Amino acid sequence: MKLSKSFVPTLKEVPNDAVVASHVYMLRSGMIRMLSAGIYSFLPLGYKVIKKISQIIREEMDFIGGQEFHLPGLNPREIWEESNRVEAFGETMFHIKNRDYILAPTHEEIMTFHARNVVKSYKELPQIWYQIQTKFRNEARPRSGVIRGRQFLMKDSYSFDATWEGLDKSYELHDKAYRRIFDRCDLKYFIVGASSGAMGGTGSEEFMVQSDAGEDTVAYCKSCGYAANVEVAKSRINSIKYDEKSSELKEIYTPNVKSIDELCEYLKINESQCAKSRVYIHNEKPILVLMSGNDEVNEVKLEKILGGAVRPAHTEELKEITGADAGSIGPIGFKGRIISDNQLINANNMYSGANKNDFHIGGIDFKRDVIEIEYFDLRVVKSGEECPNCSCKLEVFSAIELGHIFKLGTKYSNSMGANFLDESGKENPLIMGSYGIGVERVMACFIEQHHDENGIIWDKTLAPFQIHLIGLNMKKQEVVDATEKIYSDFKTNGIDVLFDDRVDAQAGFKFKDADLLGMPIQIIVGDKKLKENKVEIKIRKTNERIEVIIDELQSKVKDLIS
RNA sequence: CGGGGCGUAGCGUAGCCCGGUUCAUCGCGCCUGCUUUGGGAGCAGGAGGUCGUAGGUUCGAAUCCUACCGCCCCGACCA
Repeated sequence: MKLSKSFVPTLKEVPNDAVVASHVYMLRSGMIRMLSAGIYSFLPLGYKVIKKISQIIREEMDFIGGQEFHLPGLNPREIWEESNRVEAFGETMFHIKNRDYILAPTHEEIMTFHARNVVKSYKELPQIWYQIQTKFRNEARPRSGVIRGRQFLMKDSYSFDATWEGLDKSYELHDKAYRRIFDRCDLKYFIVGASSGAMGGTGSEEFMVQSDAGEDTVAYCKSCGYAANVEVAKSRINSIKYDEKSSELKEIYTPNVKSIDELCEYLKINESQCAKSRVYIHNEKPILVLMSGNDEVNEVKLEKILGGAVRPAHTEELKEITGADAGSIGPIGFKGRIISDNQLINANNMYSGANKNDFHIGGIDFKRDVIEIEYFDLRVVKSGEECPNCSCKLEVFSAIELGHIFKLGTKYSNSMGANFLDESGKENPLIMGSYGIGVERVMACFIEQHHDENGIIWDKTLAPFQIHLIGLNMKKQEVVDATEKIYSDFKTNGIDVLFDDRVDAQAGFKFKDADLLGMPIQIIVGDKKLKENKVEIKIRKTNERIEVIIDELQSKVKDLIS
């Protein structure tokens, strides 16, 4: 493809709206443009990458016996009423105003619709059906470019089995296919599994990529692969040790001391000697939650324990409930349920608020002084703590969800009446699985992981072109002749080349564009080297430069990209 | 949906606090001509704007006020 005739609008400056690297480079390299918040157009260069990713997905899906569909994005609302998901999706679902249609946010219902009354015998099972289609979700806050959009491309597949063992097998096949897909795309990913509780339920794995642009926070152990959403992650941590002697309770005057840090500073004590108090409201009743030092309360864990929604008490409520403002609240004299993090089991000689402004209490012995206390794991796991499985250090970071495989069971087949006849002639609901991959996310994550300060660094698998051919001074006939010859030779050899044949662009300008676009191999043709019958190869990734005799160029490049 | 920020040419911006002959600035990009061609060229000339939209205050509004729209960030939400 000749750059002089192509629509590749590169940008020299960083657009105002872009923050994360993948978004910046996708815009700057002329691969995407925004139409509206969370809605992007793919320009020719970007679409080439999407097609490459789709092709890899297609190959691996076909390999496990998947059959590709193409389903409508526009769906009658009544099908979605069958599974009660119009209500479940709520505001996230787009509704068409002048006809009773919705824009599909996923396709469980439609696949189930096609399966019911058609797939009727166990002899026809299992089936794996997939598609690569645009999904629509009315996201409250689209963000990070293509990573969270209101319209996005998803590979979604659905398995139908006659038995639960069959579902396990279909799930297993997807697990392997997903690993191959992401490996082929050269992504560094990890898997958050149901074993670590992220999704609950019987079987589900999320394929995640570490990224500051991510929306989930996960705890990950490099050594054993333990990975869990921080909402449920556990860590091994020693509880506070019990001193041999418990001292007496004593009230201490602590003017203007609010935070744990201030308390430690004022009393010259250690964080681990403090019990932090947070008041939550659950079922309209106050609950005091005690944490060690500066540990954060994990509200998801708390809700699981209490069995329902919680919210932190408002400032005004605190005074009413405890008689003190935040910063002076504590277990001694608190009227209501008191629960504490496991860290504080039977701790003694602790300091906490006195439920009286400007006072704290020291010498608290949880066993002696806080009789009806209950202990649970309530902490938010922190980086550097020990992995619950193997005792190595956990890392906590944000991550992007690339793919998700999920054992659905009979949720949709039951509600929509998709049944088959088993060997004994008995009618049973189809046992289903659903499996998704965010196609644009694969692209964005690749860029997040493969770029430098100059631009993208494509790998040959996903690169829109293998070669970026640069004619330095296209006003010199010898450069034109040489580059045109090289260009057509590559085309003859079936190698995809982007040819920067622009006449008026300066050398530096072309170099910068080439680094920005990031094709794996640059071939630089200038009149000086041409006199020696040579051109230069630059490897984008390593910055390595190789001089080659023109006659050897084709075979040299073949070696490099094989 | 809450909090914060922003909206001036294709992109990035100055001016806004303190309204008025600096009032529409500058850089990049674009067009024409000449020169230049190994890391984002030089000179000369040129095109491009309802200052997000609508009201209001005022003799006078990019500037002050109100509402709305759009975008970004944080949070809430996220089968």
